[in-house]
Amino acid sequence: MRIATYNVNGVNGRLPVLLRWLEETQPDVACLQELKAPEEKFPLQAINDAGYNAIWHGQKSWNGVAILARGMEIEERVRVLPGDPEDMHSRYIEAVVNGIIIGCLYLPNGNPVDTPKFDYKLKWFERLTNHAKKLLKEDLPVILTGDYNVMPTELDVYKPERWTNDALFRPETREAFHKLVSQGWTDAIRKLYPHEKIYTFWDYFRDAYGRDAGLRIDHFLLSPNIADRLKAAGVDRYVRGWEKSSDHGPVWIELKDK
DNA sequence: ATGCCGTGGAAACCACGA
Repeated sequence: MRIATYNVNGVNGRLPVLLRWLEETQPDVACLQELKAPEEKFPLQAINDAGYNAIWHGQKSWNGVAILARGMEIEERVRVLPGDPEDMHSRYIEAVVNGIIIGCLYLPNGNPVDTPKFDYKLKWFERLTNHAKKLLKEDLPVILTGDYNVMPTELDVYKPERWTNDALFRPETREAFHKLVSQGWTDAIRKLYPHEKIYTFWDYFRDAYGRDAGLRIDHFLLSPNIADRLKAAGVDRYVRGWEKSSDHGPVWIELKDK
């Protein structure tokens, strides 16, 4: 079973790229972030025609998350991260697919630091951590995946010294990620490739993709009761080189059948 | 390197992203 995550940076503007990627790689489940489309502008027909069911939580202009599944039912659990009724951003959606709880998330960017945006990021991280702790008590296995907007270690940044004061790399942010993972989650890419430079994002500027000036910010966290089913993981980085690509590349894991 | 590009939405510029 292949599960993928892809920050599409605009689901409608990205539709040809998204459909080509789905067709070529055939993930069983695909979690999408940054739909940048209101609820009613989600391209459901095109996605259905590609063979996928979908649930999504859209929002005008920004954010937006979706879970797609090929030939499988998607049983929605929640579409808002618990813990703050005031938070109107569509950044989290969770469902059961094929006996696995899948949480699809788009963690706030948080820049610039020393503004409410950074506080919002850390608070959101705390809410995610609280929710994750509850999920670990479920009988079903859990996968928390998406755009975490954090480079966990220096290995995950092309030039760490340039990012020390960035919201994606600040000590508070990395500590928050570490605290979450320490509950017992497995960072799938790092489990299989502990020492390799692997990126999931390349800026549109300055030919970042051509120079491989990237970041690893899209992650898969696996609960202990599914971690031993991890067979393979990787980044479809060639997709980043396509015309009209997102600035993120799709990330995927392959699970053994039970 | 403090947004150089890209997206969406509103209004021919702005917010936001990482």
